[in-house]
Amino acid sequence: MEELDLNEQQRVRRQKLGELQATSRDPYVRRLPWPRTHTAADAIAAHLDGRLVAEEEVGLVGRLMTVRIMGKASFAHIEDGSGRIQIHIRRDRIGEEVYDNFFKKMIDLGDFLAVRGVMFTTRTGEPTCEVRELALIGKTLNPLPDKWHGLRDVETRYRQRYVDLLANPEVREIFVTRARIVKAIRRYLDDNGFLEVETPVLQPIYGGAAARPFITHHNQLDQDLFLRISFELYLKRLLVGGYERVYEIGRDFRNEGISFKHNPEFTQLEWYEAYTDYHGVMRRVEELLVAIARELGRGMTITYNGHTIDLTPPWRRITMREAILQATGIDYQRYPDAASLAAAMAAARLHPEQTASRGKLIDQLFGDHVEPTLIQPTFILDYPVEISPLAKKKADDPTTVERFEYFIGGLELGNAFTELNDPIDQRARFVELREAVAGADENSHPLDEDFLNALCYGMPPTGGFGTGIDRLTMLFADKQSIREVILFPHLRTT
RNA sequence: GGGCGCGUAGCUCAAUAGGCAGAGCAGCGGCCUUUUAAGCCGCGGGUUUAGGGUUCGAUUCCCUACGCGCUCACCA
Repeated sequence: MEELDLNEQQRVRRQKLGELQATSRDPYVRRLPWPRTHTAADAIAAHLDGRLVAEEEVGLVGRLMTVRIMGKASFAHIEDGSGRIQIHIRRDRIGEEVYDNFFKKMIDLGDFLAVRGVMFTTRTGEPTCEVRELALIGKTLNPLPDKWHGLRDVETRYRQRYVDLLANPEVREIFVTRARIVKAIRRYLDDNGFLEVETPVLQPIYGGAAARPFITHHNQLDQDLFLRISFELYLKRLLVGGYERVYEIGRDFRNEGISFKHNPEFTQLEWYEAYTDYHGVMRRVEELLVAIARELGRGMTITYNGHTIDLTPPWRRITMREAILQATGIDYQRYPDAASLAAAMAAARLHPEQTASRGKLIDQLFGDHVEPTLIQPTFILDYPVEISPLAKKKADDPTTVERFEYFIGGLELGNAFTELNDPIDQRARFVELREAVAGADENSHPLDEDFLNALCYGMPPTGGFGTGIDRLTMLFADKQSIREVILFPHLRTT
């Protein structure tokens, strides 16, 4: 079966495996043959600090990554979770039989080894373990990628991320960065009185965003369920319930196109804070990004996509109206409907999309002419009401809501509102939205009556916020594709 | 879904106006006791993504399929 597809190198390794088993050496041991006293990094540090007494043995484990056999002695590097350490293997130390017939013949790059020996420093100054005893603790049957170039093929890197990770240390580093970002977020919110909660991933009605959902089914209940596209409507229920500050970090699922900044499932942070508005949220967002930068030890300056970005608060705040006016000379407030705005855009040779609504046209102006210029951290304030059904209207302008999105490095990172807590207005907005979607089947997306009922019990004045953890990781890891910051990004099955 | 590009040895990459498919690493055999992309000598390894077409001859040109990348569209 599978054996027929093996290449030469795989066959050689399997033959070695068989020979090891034939000589009753277990290639997949149950226990280490001697204790692991140090990680690679600890052994090097202990040696450099003089913490090891003379002839003190260290026990190390790791994957064999390089070998340089020079006759009767060899140098190699083994790698564990802490890094690499060089080992020196002398035939007169470990014995001719072991050196010639085991180490040289049976051990391959990629195998897991246990060694014990004494630390010394080589002529070139590298801390190295002089091996007194060597054992194979895990055999590897596939050859590793090129030791110098690593694994480059993008498709293989994503499909077989385990190979990418073992061959490319800088890829491992991305996911350390990602974990530290999440840790910094939790610490910031926990320290500021936010309660971490978990709300349903499987929802009978989806809402809180515009995306199309994934649909699944509960067999016993014989009920279709949606994978959530947002946490918003559930978290707001919790404010009705009396929690003042809540947050959730979790997975959202959106059945939309895949791109360098979209994966069908992605990790979202949302928080809701009672008794504040979107200005209060802005200050927190600034503080949060500073906290993340501190956790990563970066200072306030980061590099993204060749740009130097200064995270020092306060960030630029500009309304969408003003930003578009500056970029295009068009003040969309002067054009109260889609037709007049489209005419103004056409007059300015800005190619309006013919069938677009006014909100869409504004979005087009913004996306084409403003968004790409938002390199330094910027809050864009005050969005058209028709594309913001969950945000409170401006007191003096019912066509505009108190909403911001924030942008860094040209990336749209997150979204916030002064939350709409007027249940009558909320119902009206949901209805308007549904009517605006031409040809929509009402039954396919009924109003979330329970959410509206919750608002009728009273939600305090609230500022809410959502941001993509994946995109934040792209920013701080300086990666231009979301697939680089998701361990197992979605690909077509082959 | 549309457009453009890419797919060669285990890995990283070459190659041909259409004319025997190559290198480095890795593997195998040999030499080598302070190397670190170790070095030296020798050897093996390919359905050139898959299927079809044109041709005396296709990795190369054409068509189809599959996958990936970029991009557009979609994405309150």
